[in-house]
Amino acid sequence: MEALTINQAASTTGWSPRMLRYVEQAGLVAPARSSSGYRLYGAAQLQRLRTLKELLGQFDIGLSDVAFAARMADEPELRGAVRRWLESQASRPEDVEAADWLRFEQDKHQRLLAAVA
Amino acid sequence: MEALTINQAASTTGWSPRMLRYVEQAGLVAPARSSSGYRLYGAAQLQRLRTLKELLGQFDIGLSDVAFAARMADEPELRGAVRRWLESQASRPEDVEAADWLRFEQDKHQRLLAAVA
DNA sequence: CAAACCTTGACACGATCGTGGTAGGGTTTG
DNA sequence: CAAACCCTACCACGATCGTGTCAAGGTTTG
Repeated sequence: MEALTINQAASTTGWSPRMLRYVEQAGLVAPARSSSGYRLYGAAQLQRLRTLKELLGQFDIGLSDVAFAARMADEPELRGAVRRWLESQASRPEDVEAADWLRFEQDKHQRLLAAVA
Repeated sequence: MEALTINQAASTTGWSPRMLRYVEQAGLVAPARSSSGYRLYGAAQLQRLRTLKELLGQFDIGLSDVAFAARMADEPELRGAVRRWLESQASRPEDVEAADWLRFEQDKHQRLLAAVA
């Protein structure tokens, strides 16, 4: 076993089958496929679906928001442009600090070392 | 001089007056106000408006997307939750690297927490 | 093989986004 | 003071988001 079909996944995650397809189309959680095209949700995907639901509810954000964050995550140009715009003379002084978030991955080495340790 | 009214700002930025109010309501570019409530756009705001327009067109994103990025910029909890979700077993290996983007001030953060403890 | 699944594609519908307008009422300025 | 400008508060309208449902057809399984 080890993989659930869409209706089973829906039952255990709280999403509707319809929404699972939508979430996939949004590029957020893509299950494997059986040889005949059936969606097969593994433990990782199920967990991701549950935490996604929690994330959306907890901060009252939408799938499209998370999708945008994901897009920034793998489009450096977009990420950079947005970061630069946000940094550009943020009115409130705290913002100057906060906009620090999108600061790029200069500490990749540290992250790798930490992961090993 | 040094500050334009909404119609003048509209002329020099390409936005409509209506949209300038909307952009303000979205929390993205907030002009100063005269004593009687008139919006007063300074050079900084005008620049920000121009680059914002460029940003939206160049990547085909919406005001709401930038607003969401701004929200992440000053809500550490949200930022952290989103980052954690994106990091959580990203399927493609590149993503593990890319999700590194939100790799921010965790040192600063931890130091603060440590200082409190 | 028939019931119970799965797939994609479409129609639908309320909610929000992006945009324009208009109305009613203050402010600035020639 | 009258024209020209600004304000807020609405109404409208197409586009997209989030969601359900249904149709037509393939797959799995008792």
